Amino acid sequence: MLQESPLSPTFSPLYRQIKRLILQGLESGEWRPGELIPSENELAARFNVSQGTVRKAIDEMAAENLLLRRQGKGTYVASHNDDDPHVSFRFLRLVPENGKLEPSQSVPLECWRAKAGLEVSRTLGIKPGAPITIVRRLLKFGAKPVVVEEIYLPGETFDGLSLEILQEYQGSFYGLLESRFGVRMIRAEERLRAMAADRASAALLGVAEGAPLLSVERVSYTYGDRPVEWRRGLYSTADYYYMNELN
Amino acid sequence: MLQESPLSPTFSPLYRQIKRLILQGLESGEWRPGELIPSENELAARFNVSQGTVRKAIDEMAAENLLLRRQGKGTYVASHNDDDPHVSFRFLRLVPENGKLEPSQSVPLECWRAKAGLEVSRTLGIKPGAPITIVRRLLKFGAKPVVVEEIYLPGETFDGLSLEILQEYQGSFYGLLESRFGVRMIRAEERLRAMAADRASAALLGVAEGAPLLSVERVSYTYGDRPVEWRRGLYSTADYYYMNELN
DNA sequence: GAGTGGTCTAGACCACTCC
DNA sequence: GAGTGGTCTAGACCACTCA
Repeated sequence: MLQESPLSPTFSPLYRQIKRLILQGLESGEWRPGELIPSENELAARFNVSQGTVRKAIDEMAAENLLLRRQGKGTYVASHNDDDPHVSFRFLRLVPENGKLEPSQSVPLECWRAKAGLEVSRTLGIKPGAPITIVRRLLKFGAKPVVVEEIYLPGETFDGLSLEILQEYQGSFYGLLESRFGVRMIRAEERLRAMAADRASAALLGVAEGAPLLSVERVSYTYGDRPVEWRRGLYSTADYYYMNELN
Repeated sequence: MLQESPLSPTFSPLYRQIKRLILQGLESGEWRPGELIPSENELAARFNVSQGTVRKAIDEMAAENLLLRRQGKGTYVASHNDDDPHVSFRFLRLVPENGKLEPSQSVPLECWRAKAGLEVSRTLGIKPGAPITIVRRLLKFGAKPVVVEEIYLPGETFDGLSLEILQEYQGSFYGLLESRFGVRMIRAEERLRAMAADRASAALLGVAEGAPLLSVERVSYTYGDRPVEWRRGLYSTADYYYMNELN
């Protein structure tokens, strides 16, 4: 493996360069979510570095949930589908107030096309007026509606998404985006606020108009820190709360 | 370093045993927050393992914000005091709506002693009726009050805490607990809900009674996963929002 | 220049999976 | 038994800090 001079201003250690190369394999689709990537020895041979250097690159990527190691089997590309089916909502932080874990269910309400306004275009990094797809859905725990959300997606990337597809698909939303459109979400930022329920949301969630709701705005990113989803959810936090771990 | 048989049911790799040993050094106070711990070579010699094994143990602890490595200088015990003074609120996730970062200021309002009720005793792992200390304070950004919170602390651990001390101390609350009482917070869990402002909080925050507020309950843990703080804050999220990163 | 952490290598052996 | 990731070692050299 050739390495730039350590004196170069753009210097980065070998294992980070290897990490970049593996990342390119993920971005280019050479290895797709759920698939096995070559063994550490193979990658070491391919990149002309030692196995330990490949290992360190993969270590970091596994810590970032990009790869998944399984002893004796190999290293897999992380996927929203192969996850534990119970925890298939990897980014959802809702926890029941009374420990009772009711089965969750996503209820798609609407799905339509529109043109990006200024705010959406900025957050998604597309042109104002570019086509977008909007999904409106409800999240239920047992029979209880707990979240109502609107999801904004760049139309080109997710061309063909429809209410039917959403209704048919078994599994998580991100699982669908991944297997059907080849876009994997790897990271997200959420902005939380408290706000009063508007009439429509109140009706859907079964709370009084003006009741305090938790507003959760999320921007999700795929490889290369490219934002590909903006959503805004209103959470009814009477029976479920938003759990967060700080380190 | 002696190592149990790999066949033992309680087997853990060498570097984790080393990690345990270093952790014990932190818990026992052998190395205190902000201090330098022995070099990797010294620790390797002391524990009779190779330097690489010590390195892997420290790697994990640095990733968990227990230790802080500085090339050329050494490895330090992480501290809430040595942190970047701007970011001295390590667990505070509030971000201004309009990018303008106003200087934050903690205003202690009250500090009194009480006996633990059932809920507090459970969360703090102390006996019901055991002495606790309660702090009430306000968090301001610039002139704007944004958070009002009540903090419940086990009285024995933080014996002597008073309003005066709180008012005198320059620096973060956790910095105070650390330098004055030798208790370092390493991790916390937060439970978020939306709720309506009661009259007292509304007055303190300068919002209308019944206005939606973000309720943030936090349990903080010190070494050994021992809970030593329970607090409940009400956040006014008109000009600031709660930011969270998901991975 | 001495001492620290940071990177890279090479090789040995272990634990797990699958055939 | 062959192949995978997981651990451990030993040694070399680099980058940074401080005296």
